[in-house]
Amino acid sequence: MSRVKLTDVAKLAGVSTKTVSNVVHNYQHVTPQMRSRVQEAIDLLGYKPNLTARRLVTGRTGMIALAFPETNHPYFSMIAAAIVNAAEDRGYRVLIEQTDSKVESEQAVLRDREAGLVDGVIFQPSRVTSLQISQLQRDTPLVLLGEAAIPLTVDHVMIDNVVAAKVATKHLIDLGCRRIAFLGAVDGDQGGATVRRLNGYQEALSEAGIVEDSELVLKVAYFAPEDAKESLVKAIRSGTKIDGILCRDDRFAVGALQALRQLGLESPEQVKVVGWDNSELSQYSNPSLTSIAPDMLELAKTAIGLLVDRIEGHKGVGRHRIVPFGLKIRESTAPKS
Amino acid sequence: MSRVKLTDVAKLAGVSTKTVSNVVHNYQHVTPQMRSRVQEAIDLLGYKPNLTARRLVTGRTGMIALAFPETNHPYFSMIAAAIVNAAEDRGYRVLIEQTDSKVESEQAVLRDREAGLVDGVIFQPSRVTSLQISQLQRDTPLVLLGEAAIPLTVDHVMIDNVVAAKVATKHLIDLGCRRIAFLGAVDGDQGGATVRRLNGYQEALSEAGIVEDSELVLKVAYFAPEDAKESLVKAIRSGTKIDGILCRDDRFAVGALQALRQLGLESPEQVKVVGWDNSELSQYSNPSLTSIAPDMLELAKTAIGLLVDRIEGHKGVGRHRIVPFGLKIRESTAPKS
DNA sequence: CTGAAAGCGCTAACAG
DNA sequence: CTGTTAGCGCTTTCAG
Repeated sequence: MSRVKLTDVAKLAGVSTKTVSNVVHNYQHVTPQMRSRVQEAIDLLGYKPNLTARRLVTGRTGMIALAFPETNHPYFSMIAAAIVNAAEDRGYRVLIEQTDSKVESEQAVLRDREAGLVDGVIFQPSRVTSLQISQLQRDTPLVLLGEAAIPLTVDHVMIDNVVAAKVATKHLIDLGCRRIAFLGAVDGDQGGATVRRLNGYQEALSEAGIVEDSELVLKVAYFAPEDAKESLVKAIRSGTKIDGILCRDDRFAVGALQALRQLGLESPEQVKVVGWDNSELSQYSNPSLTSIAPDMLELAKTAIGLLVDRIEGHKGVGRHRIVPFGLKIRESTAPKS
Repeated sequence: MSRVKLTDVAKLAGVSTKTVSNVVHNYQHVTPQMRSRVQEAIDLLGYKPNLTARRLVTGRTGMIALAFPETNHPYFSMIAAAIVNAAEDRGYRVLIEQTDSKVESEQAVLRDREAGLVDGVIFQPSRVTSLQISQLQRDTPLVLLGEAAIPLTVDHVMIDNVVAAKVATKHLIDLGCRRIAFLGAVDGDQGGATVRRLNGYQEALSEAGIVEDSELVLKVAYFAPEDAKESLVKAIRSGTKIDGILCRDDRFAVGALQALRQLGLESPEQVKVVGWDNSELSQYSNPSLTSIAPDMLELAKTAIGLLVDRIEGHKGVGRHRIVPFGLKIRESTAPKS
């Protein structure tokens, strides 16, 4: 906490606080000699403005909160990095909030836990429903990420999961796969992401004239690679034939790779695998993983853009933005070189 | 920004602001009927205290900044998660600051860029030197992480890198390795971490009576897996025999694994590999990686503890804390099961 | 146990 | 172009 304040500088320079404020804020209409005199006093005293006081009067904090399930997750740490950068470009700083996917924490984010702390919130829900979100009235601007809940009334940014899943599935089909598994549906995950990806998967199959087999839609106990691995091992052991796998995310894909290894199956030769998120995990696994790659930069820029609009007073209905994605092809669907 | 303020509540409840403040803060000496009357008004109006105003008068923000090179890095995202949790336990929230390992950004963190914004700063330097840190006088409490710079005057938390490197190296020696490489020394990295790890590696070798071979200390261009891979490939191609590798971090270890694969060498059979950080990368690689596992919980708890001490007024010389680590043994140094 | 009043440090009308 | 002054919303002595 800086001890020296605006009035101290004003006193030393023999001017009013307004003048000091003017030079601190780089206002144009200040005579050069005045400016340099004041600047001298500032440097001499080592004056630093008290941000809190400034905020109280301006009403702006210059901070936004980023709330998501967990920091230590390949996808979310990618998001965090991108958002922090995008926010910086717009002159904002980022407060990180972990919800641990707990309903109470998510609701705390939604109701204005941050009131007066941040100018706006970017939130990737996981448990809370669209209804709950739209019912809670809040005065801090909010932008939603992901596909778990998409209330029409709130600004929202995501990639088109159905299309992405179709692209990924089609990639497997084009490579000759005919027994493509979806890994996987998580118990109690009513979030929209998995469902959308599953839909895309099914659409791609049906468009290719491949008949669906419900055995190929694997259930997974929870979001850990171990669970995915277990599920896949069980399926294959029980006789389900699989030559391609579309995974819900890279963690599941890594679990799939482990399962294949344990079963003595080669990837990509015997089973081709596609992950999702294009996280470090997919880049550095063995084999490296083909993965759906959301355009994180665009995602972050768009989200921050929408939020800043709102902060600056934009009113109106929820805006919904789709950002592009790519399919990053790696060893798990390509012959080894 | 909440529109309704303390005075509104006071007016509605027909009491003074002090009384409202008392119930908001759960002070003991308030008659139950008073309390419930005020609470009613609060609920009715949907009053939420303005944090900024509170701060201005208390001088405390309830926030700490966590500054480190990059959010999207397996080790730092682990740290972030741990710190966020530890901070929460002590009633603080965390502002994330990315320095991108740039000297200017690091210096900005050091001089009180955050003055009045946060109560304290936890900082993992990478470029800035001990001297620079101790020279800059600052009034916001600071706790340093890592081994890059360790000025005696500042609180500091780390694991004992020399000992950890010795343990890891000894593990390889015990497994029968005699040609153990260190991967690697990064150009222009005057940070202490690598040097300390290298020292521990050398000590372990010498204690085991293994004569050092400078060819085995590999240079790496930068901190990416690709660079580590390239370095290792080159070394082995040029005829250097290697049967074990101690890697500076998990990213390098992943690069090592890629190199071995490219060269047709099996791990752990032909070359055993030890990583560092125990990040997700080591857990899910193939083979999974034995890795030095710093006790992140303890690290975070200790750092937050020291910082909170300072915030609460602790004066005195820099305190230096060593937190424990383990060696998590995985496939890369164990026979496959 | 509760009320009145004095600021926290800064900004921004409004005058001059 | 610069000075005066009234708050931003809250906490907190100090009386009552």
